[in-house]
Amino acid sequence: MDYNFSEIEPKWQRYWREQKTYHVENNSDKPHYYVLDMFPYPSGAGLHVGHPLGYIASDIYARYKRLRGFNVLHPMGYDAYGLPAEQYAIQTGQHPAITTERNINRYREQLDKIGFSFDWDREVRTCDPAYYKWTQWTFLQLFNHYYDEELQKARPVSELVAKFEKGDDRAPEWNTMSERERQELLMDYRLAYLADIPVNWCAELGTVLANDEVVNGLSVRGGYPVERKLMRQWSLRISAYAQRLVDGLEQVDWSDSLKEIQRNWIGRSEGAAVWFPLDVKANANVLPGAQAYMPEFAPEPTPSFEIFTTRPDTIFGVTFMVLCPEHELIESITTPDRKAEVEKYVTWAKNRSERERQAEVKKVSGVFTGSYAVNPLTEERIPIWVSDYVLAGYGTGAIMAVPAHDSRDFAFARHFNLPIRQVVAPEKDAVSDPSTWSESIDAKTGYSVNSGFISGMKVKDAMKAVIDRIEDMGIGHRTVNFRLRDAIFSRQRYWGEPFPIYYKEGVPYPIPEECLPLPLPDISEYKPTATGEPPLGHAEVWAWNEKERKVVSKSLIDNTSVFPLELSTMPGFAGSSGYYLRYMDPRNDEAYFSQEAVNYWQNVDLYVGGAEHGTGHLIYARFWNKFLFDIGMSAKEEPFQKLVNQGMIQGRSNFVYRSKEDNRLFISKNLIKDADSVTPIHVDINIVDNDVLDIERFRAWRPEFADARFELEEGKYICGWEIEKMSKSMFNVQNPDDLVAKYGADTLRMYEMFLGPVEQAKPWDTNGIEGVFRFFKKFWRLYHDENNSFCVDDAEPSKAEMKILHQTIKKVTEDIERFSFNTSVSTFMICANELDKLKCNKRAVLEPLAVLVAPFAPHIAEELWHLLKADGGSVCDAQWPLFEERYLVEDSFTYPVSFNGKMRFTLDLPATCTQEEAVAAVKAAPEAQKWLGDKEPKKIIFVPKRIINIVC
RNA sequence: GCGGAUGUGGCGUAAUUGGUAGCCGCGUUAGACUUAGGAUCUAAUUCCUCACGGAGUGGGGGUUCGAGUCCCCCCAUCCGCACCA
Repeated sequence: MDYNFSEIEPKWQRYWREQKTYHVENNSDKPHYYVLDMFPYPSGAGLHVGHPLGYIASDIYARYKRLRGFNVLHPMGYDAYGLPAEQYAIQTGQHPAITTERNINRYREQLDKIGFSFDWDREVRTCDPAYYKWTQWTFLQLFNHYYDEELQKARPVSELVAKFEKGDDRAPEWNTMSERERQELLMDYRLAYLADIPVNWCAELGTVLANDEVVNGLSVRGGYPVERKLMRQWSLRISAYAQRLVDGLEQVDWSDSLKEIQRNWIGRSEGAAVWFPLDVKANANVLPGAQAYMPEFAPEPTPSFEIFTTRPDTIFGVTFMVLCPEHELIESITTPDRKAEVEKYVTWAKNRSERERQAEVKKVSGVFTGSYAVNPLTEERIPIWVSDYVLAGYGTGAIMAVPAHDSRDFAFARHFNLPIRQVVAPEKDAVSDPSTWSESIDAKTGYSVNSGFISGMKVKDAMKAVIDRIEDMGIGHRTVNFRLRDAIFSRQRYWGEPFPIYYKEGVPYPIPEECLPLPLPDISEYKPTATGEPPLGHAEVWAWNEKERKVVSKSLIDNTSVFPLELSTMPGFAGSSGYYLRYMDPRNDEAYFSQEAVNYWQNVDLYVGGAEHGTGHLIYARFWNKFLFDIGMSAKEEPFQKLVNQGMIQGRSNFVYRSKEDNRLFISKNLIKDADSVTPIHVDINIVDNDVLDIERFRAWRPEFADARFELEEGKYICGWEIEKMSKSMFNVQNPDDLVAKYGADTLRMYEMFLGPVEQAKPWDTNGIEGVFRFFKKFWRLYHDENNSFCVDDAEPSKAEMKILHQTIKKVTEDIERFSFNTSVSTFMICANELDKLKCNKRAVLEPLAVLVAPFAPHIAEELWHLLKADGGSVCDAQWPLFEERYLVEDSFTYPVSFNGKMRFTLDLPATCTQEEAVAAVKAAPEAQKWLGDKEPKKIIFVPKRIINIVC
């Protein structure tokens, strides 16, 4: 073979390693550019062809930027803590560190074969103590800071304490409080805090999970059921940053869909908080319990409770109130005759699993408390119900129900036969009888009706008028609510970062920063302890000696100088939330990263990764970065300036069809008469080529197929195919190593790009890879003669040759700039085809061409570059060729000539041709007679260098 | 239900500002060279039609000399969220 990739590729990979070609310094006269990939979790299965898609795209961009004179930071590392390694440890007893290390080595081997330009000197691993020292450090900073609502930024807790000492409404009794009471109060402010909160408990995994780790009541990892449970857990007060997380989206260059996913997840909604007084006379006996709900500005103290609504304009349509089953008021307001029923409902509702609740969303359930509230604007008595369609975690866990204009309230009212009153109409007089409605009118448009002083107003104006009124009355105010919850930060697992926290009488205290990292201890068993403690409960040496400032044996715990350490570990997103900053200065032992480094690199210019991280990692990382920004660490408020989501690569499965009558007989796809007469069976895509089954390998594949017989079409067995997820069980996993071995890394890289736009999801189909491979053989031949000897000509290239080169420069440059790599590949193919036709082997064309192709196919480019310039150094440091317009200028243009908008023929005309000349030429053209005849054109459209259109 | 995206040959796709729809590649067909080829090269390949010609970018309407591209309505598929008041 002429183009010998298997010789070229290892050679240059070695050269790059030895020359440290991809090593990057933190200072340079060149402009800086930071290209980052989402680092992988090193799974035992290794890489499949879907993983490198984004890495290849970012590598092309990084290499391109470098060729354009940028100092490019392009690092890679591993998100090495995580559940699979630990699950494997539970099964085998193998330490997760060992399997993780093994998987990392395998990943590295696979990545190296593809020829990425990563600076491996900057590699980070989240499970490395030198790295997680800074994860723990950041946690301590979060613990020691609170969110100052006035300044809208994080400030040290010590400042808050100083305020409390001076006297503050938030802690009027601070100076008389005990240490324990003070610590408990501060927990309400710390950005990392310990609290009894309802968590997502997954019994199978033996741990709690964050909201983004649970989908439809099942864990994302493993798909195990998740229940709600009240537990004392560490959380991050990410909700404090909700507004800034929404606002920041305006400044970044991300896809609209991803921004929208984030906005939905944060779920900002504007509305009003309104206090509804209880009907005291009817409930005189419940007064004490309701005192806590007294409004601050009420004209006279009235027991009340607070609700949140986004539709204050519908307040005249309230016909009942609903409390969530967890609401504290329920106990005190339930009338004796309703007590048994309410208690039964509340118990039932609280014990339902998340999965049950979510599965039965459409089922209406609830119970009347027997008590009433008073509508503050109409002074009507309104019954108070309890139902689990009101959620404890959102707003105040209580709502005013307006069944005419809220579909959930509507369903509830219909089910329990409660009144429905229309207060909004699309037109002022379009009022109808709600009992005839099949659904509520939820739209925030139209006019208020039957609504006292706001009747006749547009919905928008009515909202404002009602809020103004309730603010005047002192019974409520304008407010904003967020759906985003605080992130649960404890995991009852082993393979994660230990918390640098110890406990004195149940009160958490931080380990001094200077003592970090607090290393993860070895344990004998990876399961929870017999008493139900997390796995770290098995660790023998796991207590903190406060005086000696070191970890000591648990047996020494005396709760005077030696204290127990926290047994939970941090979740996966702890280590991945700030890794991009650590790459800037990865070996720094004094700081997370130096100010010098962060001020040089600023933030990530281009981040490439999957859209599945939209509600998890990308929210956490933005929060993490904003916090570090507040405390003066990170240089920019947003971590990732531009973000590109690579589409998921799906698998393309192949099927054979087994006859139901004879289970040794397999029928070729197009011979099947009745689809029901055969059973489709997944077949390994590695024994199928272009949907043709390799019969011998099929027989050898599994014992039960050894004596298989076939009904063939034209001597071949044709398989069926379907697009499915790429997975082992479907036998459709394509391993990149196999393709690198068969075609080389350059072909794999180029083919992955050729598949289609990077952002688009697409099935993996090896059928086209031959075309790319042929291109490289052709490309190689441009630089070589029939005997495969390197052969370029120093002669002046022709005009046509220069035109092809510059067309290619222009197109490829523009394509890379807009991340359209698939079109660049076809441009290279066109270029090679044309130069081949012209038998062009001019140095002045081929040299720039080698540079152009280098970001895509670095190995062949490096080989050709060294053949072209014996002492030219690496092609990575060449100069990107510049496009010159003059090579594209032509004297003539081939005009498409249209009649009534339909293209009929083309006409070569001088580039400088005027409309008159063009029309004359068209009329003179013999083809025109057919379309024009004797008629005179009614109108002529002449667009220079575009088109001639004759209307007749 | 709400939000986002996408619909173009047998297949992956291209057409950047409204200007020759189908570039490039796969596959297929025919041919050349070959002992042979799953190597290489040449040609053809949207559909209907012998042809002339006609139709054609999910469907329907509109704007325009001209629409894959702009506007309105509808359909399908995929993704995200989902009792968030």
